[in-house]
Amino acid sequence: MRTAKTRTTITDVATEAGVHPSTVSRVLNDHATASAKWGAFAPETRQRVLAAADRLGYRPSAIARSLRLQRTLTLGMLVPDIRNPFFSSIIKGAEDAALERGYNIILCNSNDEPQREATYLRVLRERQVDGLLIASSQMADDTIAGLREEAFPFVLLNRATRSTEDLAVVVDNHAAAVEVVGHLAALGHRRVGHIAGPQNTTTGVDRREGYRAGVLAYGLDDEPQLVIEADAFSEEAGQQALRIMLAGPARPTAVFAANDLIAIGMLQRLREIGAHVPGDLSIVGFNDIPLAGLLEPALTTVRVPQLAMGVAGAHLLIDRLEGRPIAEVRLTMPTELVLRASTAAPMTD
Amino acid sequence: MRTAKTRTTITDVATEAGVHPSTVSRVLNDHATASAKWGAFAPETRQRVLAAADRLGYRPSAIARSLRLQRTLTLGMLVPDIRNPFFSSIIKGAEDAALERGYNIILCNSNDEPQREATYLRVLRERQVDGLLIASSQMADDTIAGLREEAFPFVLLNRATRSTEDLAVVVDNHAAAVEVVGHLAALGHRRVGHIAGPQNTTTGVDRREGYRAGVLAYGLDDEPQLVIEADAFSEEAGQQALRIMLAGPARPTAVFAANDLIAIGMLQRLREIGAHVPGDLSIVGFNDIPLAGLLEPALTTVRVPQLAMGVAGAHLLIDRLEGRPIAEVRLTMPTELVLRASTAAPMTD
DNA sequence: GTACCCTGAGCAATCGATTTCGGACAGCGC
DNA sequence: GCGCTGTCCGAAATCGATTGCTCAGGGTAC
Repeated sequence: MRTAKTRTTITDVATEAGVHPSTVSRVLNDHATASAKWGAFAPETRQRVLAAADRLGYRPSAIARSLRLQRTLTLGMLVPDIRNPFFSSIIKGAEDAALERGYNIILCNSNDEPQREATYLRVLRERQVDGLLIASSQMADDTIAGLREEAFPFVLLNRATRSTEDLAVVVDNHAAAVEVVGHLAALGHRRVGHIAGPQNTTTGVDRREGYRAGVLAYGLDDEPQLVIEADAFSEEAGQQALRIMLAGPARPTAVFAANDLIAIGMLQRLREIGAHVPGDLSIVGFNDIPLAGLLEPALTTVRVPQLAMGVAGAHLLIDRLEGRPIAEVRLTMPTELVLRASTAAPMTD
Repeated sequence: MRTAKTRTTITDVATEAGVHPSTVSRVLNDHATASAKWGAFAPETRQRVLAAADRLGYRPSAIARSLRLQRTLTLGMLVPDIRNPFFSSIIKGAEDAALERGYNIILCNSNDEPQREATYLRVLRERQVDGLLIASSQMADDTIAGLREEAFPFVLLNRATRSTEDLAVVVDNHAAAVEVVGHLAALGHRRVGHIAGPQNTTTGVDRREGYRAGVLAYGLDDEPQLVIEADAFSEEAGQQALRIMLAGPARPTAVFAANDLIAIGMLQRLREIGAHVPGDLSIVGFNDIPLAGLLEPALTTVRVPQLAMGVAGAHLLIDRLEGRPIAEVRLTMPTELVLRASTAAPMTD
């Protein structure tokens, strides 16, 4: 019967309890009386309302509340590729933190297509999400500038912009890349290559610049052909880039890949052509995605605290939304070079 | 100035165009006039409204619309673990299909915790998502029965219930498991073990039963100790289960793992103890997650069309929501045994 | 020339919850 | 007994869009 057509509303509860809807709202939200500073409700009324709500199985409508309060307790999250384990982990971290603070996440997979990103941005704003978590590395800077100008709350994950007022959670890509090169140099490598990430991403650029700084700092061979730019942060792009590098005159004894997926693509390609890692070529990745240690050989890589980045990003955004003080606008998470089996001293020929 | 405090509403547009809000609504939704069956609007009015909307940068409020229409164009998606690449792929497929049809997805990671599942279920219904995509294999059957009784639309992904009226997208786990055992039998194995998935999941049960059916069908050794139940569909659980199996008297020459993560955990463990795959032990997984072919050795496994399952699930649910005819209540997707390097004939000792 | 029809568009109710304002009534002091 | 303070709760506006009903006016048919 009550399972009829329409949901049970606050008015139904009010009728059932014999009070006014506004009273129900106040009781359920544990509000003080309007006039009193902090007067509790008449216990008897309170009980009646609670009992009625319970009896009717009342569930408030988040939509109606959102309309009235002009906030949805929803965050939009833009990622380039949910299948990349790196982003899966960030999402999980963000989702955990959001749930804990009462927010939900609408997931948006942009596939790095600007068109699709634009669509999502429009949809998310029509839905009035309270804020945005942006892990999409390719998103144009002026799109972000647009958000900033409108004062639409957002946090950047694993990327940053020139603007130092933007909230962001990042790692020091430059320093980590230098450290990678230092490790390879210490092993005795002098010809260290780099499969760079797309140079329209900040991570791609920062890591390449870090690589270059390392090469100069350690006095390694510094030749343009030692750097190849991959089309994407993916296995296929890694395979393809390595193919190009090996076809050229570079002849590196070690290669620093801009991320783990690129490194995995390289491993794959090297296996195909019968080359041995690290014997013929040492390989270093970036991110330390969950399976990096399970590969053969286990991948030496830079560990990025993925879950923690997601958690920190969500908290940062929600702090902003709720007007809490924000200690640091740009959070830099620590990285750590994880030495595994894909790097070794170069063979002396 | 118009960037003021409140968003621009349909009333603003109406004022700007010198018409009534209802007219704006009708024009923007391309509605026919109320009385006419299909009369177009006065072109001039139409233009005025469109121009005004454009000039003001009007964006409709999805919330207000949802409240009025009692539909949110939002789907809730429950997955046990977004970091499992299997689910990442399903999510991506679902998300793609949903976007295409105008829906968004609220992602919910249950971690297989019933508590958390319950919380999500409550929140999602308060938010009045139009329907649910449930890929959470552990969700209790009576929770699902509850949804069914309330006629809350949902689709099960990669699991099913006894009820044949529930919408579901599945694979034939039983048949695939038989095929796996057949493959191993054909290679000459007679002692084939099984690391079963949790037996409170339908996939775990179906695969175990299929394994048993295969063992009987091919006349292989049929001993209880050849089957160990893993605590979860995870690497850790796989490691742990294998440890138990190897400590016992089972001595299999091949093991069928209930999914790829379990198989990966086994590979990891075997590497630790210096055993060779497939020389010492052949291993077969299930799902064919993206990295399965990149492991060393590349994993023989059952390919489940993950993206396609997500896509099909979303379409099925939306068809239901929009009242379209549904051809098959339970969609069974095809599987394929992918032979790679982790299986070979047993060594003759 | 009148009655009727049809088209284009306004009016107002509605979706469900929140919140400001203010009213009713009880208790207390003088 | 009157007025004052204070407690508890009701009335009504509001958030923004949709839609059934209604109405005005022009055209048409007889």
